[in-house]
Amino acid sequence: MRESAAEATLAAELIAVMVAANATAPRILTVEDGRALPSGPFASSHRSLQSGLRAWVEERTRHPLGYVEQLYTFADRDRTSGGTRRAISISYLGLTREAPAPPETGASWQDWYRYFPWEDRREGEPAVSSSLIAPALRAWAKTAPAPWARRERSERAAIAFSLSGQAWNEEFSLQRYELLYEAGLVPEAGAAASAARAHATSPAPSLGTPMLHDHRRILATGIARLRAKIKYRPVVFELMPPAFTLLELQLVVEALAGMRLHKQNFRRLVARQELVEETGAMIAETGGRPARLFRFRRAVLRERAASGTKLPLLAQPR
Amino acid sequence: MRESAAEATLAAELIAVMVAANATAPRILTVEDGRALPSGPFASSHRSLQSGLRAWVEERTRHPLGYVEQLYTFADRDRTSGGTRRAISISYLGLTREAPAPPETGASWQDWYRYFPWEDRREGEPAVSSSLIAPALRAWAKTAPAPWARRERSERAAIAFSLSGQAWNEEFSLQRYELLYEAGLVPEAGAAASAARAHATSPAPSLGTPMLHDHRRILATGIARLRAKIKYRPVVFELMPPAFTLLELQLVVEALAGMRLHKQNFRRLVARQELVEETGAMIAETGGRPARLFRFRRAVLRERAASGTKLPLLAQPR
DNA sequence: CTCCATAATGCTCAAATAGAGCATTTCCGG
DNA sequence: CCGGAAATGCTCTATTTGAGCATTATGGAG
Repeated sequence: MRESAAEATLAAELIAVMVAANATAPRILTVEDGRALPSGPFASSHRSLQSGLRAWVEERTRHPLGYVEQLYTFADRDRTSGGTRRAISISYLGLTREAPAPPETGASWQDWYRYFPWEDRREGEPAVSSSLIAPALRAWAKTAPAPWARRERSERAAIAFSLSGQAWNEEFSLQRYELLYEAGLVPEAGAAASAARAHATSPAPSLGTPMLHDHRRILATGIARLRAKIKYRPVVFELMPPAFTLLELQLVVEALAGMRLHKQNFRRLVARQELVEETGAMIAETGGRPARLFRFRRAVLRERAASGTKLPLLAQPR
Repeated sequence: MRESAAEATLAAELIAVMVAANATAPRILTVEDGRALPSGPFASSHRSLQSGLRAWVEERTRHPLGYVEQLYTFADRDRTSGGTRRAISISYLGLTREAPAPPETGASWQDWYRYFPWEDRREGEPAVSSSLIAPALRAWAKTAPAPWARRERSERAAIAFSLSGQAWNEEFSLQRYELLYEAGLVPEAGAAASAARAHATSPAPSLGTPMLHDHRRILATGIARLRAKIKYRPVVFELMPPAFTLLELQLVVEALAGMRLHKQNFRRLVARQELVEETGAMIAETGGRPARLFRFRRAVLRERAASGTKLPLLAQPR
């Protein structure tokens, strides 16, 4: 079954979604004045994909990146806008702490909600969502030619954006972006947009800052992955300073998830899982009662190799 | 930050981990007499990676593949054994039902535990694990030069193979294979093996059937992904016939997980999530009381877009 | 024809978790 | 000394798990 025919020859690039976070917002490393994600060629000198990525990100940001995982590989034909050769992009998600980007590199850290304003629900549903997106998607659903397509569109829109009273699911960031793309509501859609908006009366509203190529889609993929991951792996700590208060930790998680959490229950969760230990120090600049400082208990990375099982296991082999 | 230097040119191949299952064992589609996973070049005629994969798998197996998802992209330099050019392999996980493989294609379905005998714990710990693997890994840990390396090795081995009383985690199939590879206990390790076993007195024991290149590693990746996925997405049903009994469903899940499940609790789980509905028919050839036949409720794919939240959400924005 | 092994199904009970909130404590800035 | 803002401690109830017992149906063996 293996083809011995000549294999296609193409270019491969590595592309990084580097995430940092502070109490206010998650931040991502960008280039080109915030319009692109950092990317570089996959050179043959690299031992592996991941080491290739580490090499050039660290070279450019002079900043060790802690946690790195492969995100997704993209290769749709219409990815490159008029490029000569087909390219494969292998994307990675990396977690670090924000350090000033060396200005000569053209790199800068940006609030990720700048690109996805509808993803931030910490203060409730943002205006852009209720006033622009919801009506635009409903209109888009109506313009489908076939009845089943209309139903399919409105159903997808309802699920992704909780249009019919469903609970908001913060992990659907990719589906939401793809829906806006299909509906021609983001400028990246380009040609597709005109077709999708054929029946629309108004021009495309501005939904967040666009990016070059499909970088915003890749970023949405990274957001979805990270939002899912923080729930079952202690990766948030890669984004935290060595010592932090529980409120600081909660604020970072809230920033990533784009949702508010119940303070006492959040603390109980962290405590029960023994994710942190006290440093012994306190910090007073909290605006209220001084808070204890904690550090991540690195040991859990070894101990709790075990993830949460959901299968009703049988204790004894029957 | 974007490099404008010439990008590396390389070949890309698609490689499939096609999984089916019966009540006894999960099965995977292989070529080359069971020694390789089906793979093919990523041709420029393909619209996207996924459509390229679908195209040639369906062409060869004449079999529609239902669920397909991207697995991982491999590109380590020492992947290809002496190949001329560097290759990138983009692997996919696909779920189907087993259909006789057209013999002219050289394809065949194989029990996946043939390649990973230590992964099947349905009848308790298999002999190969306790009698071969455990002692070999302990010995390997001892041969590390530095004390910290010895501790690191034995700790990793203990977690992956539950050597110190930890609960077995079926999702660690990849880590287990990688450990055996590092320890030179699988023939694929090749050159690395001799170094790792420098101090061993006996030759490498035979641990499962080997595969060409790094295909067994890719298969282990697929197993890990599938074992994790069945816990939070209703993907098992892609492997089931149109109608099935609850025991059949359970046996397939057990085959995939390599572990026994508690029957009543498994049924309760399926019932509570409303994953299935009765067909109305019964089947008598069960060896006991006749069983009801069920079918998958496809509607859940839309309804239950919501996955399980673990974050202690706050109902009202404060 | 009865007994039995094998499953399918129904139910129960206790322990562990998750969801919501109330109550106190402690420090800061008037 | 007082009010505001957080940090912390606890409580209470509703679910969800983990383990098992009990009952019901069939086919086959004696």
